[in-house]
Amino acid sequence: MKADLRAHIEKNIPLTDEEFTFVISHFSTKKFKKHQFLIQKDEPVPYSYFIISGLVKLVFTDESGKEHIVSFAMEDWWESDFYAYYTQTKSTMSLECLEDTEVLCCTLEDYKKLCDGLQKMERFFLEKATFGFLGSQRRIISWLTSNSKERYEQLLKQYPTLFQRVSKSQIASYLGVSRETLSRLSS
Amino acid sequence: MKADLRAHIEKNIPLTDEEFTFVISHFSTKKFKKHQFLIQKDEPVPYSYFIISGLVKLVFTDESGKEHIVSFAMEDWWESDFYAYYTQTKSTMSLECLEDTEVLCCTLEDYKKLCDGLQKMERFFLEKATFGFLGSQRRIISWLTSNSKERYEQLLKQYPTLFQRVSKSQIASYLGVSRETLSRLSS
DNA sequence: AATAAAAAGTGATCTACATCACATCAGGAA
DNA sequence: TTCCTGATGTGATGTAGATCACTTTTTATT
Repeated sequence: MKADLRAHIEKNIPLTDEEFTFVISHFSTKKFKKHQFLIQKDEPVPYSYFIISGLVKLVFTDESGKEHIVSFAMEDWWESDFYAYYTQTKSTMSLECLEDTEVLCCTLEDYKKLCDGLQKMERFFLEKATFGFLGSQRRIISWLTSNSKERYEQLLKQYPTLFQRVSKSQIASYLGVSRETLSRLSS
Repeated sequence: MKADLRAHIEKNIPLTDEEFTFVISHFSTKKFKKHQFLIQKDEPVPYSYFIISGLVKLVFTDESGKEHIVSFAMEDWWESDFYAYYTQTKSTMSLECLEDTEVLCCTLEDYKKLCDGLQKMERFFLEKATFGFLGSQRRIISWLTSNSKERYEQLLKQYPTLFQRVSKSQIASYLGVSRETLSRLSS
């Protein structure tokens, strides 16, 4: 379980045992059941999360109360309301488990200590942030260039396993399409 | 002009003269006229660009030949086809001047040397990447939650000066709306 | 100043998708 | 088993926004 984080980091950057001991000392472990919240809207965001197992959704709720799924995150992903986390403000979104989920938690203070104490980790986070940005940009391009059916097919191709783990309503919410339209698309 | 870069970095992280001399040695200067291309689709992407003055658009052209503006970038911004840049592959987009533009250019090799040679710069790029990601996420949320008119008003509020510098067709392309619809919205 | 070219506005029509309403089906709890 | 809740499918209808066609205005170019 802590080994998962090591394997994850070492996909990019090799670490010595000593370095990894330093890294892991900045994380705590938490477990959540399906339907529990890691982050609640309007509450502070004490942690960013590395997901060891399970699946969560980051949700923005608009004024009318409608939920919009900003992202899903599963094993081997990082998630949080990063804006609220970095700026230490209250969350504008919620982060909720769609499955029982185990995470490693990192406070902003520990995040900074990690970056200061081990340049490799700063490099690692830079790569994560860069490719996170590129993933979002890709999604924007998908919006600009494609209709609902095409976006659905792109998502299916990119994350086929997601479709066995979340309901179609959730997929619809992520794609920005009504669940009825999605139902008609996939038939 | 090189001082612009220093001021830009020092908004986040102070530098000594010596450090800045090191930083600036990794950049070259280029000037482009309106309508010239910094990056052409299907060509390699040798540089990322820091914009000293002027305005550029990052454009994705779909199969039907329709142009979609992925982003605008003006003074004090960084821009490139970052995916192609980091992976050293051919560009899928083009980067074109909407005004006469002056930039500082950084190769991937120099970018890496900068990060290796001065931890402050790695920190700086990490902050840029993080807030770039957050900006994209914000735009996705805007798509998920708002109609054309609302997205138009949000953009107007966020970047009022942009509207004096680019045509409404360009704004429409960025918002993912037809120029006719945009014209009707703003009246 | 004359001409060309790009930008912007506007009507008419079409269509992708939302919304509403209801039926069906599967899984969990008493 | 029975009841309940959430997920899914599907028809009928409404609407935001696309597309097409044309005009007017603004901006460049000679």
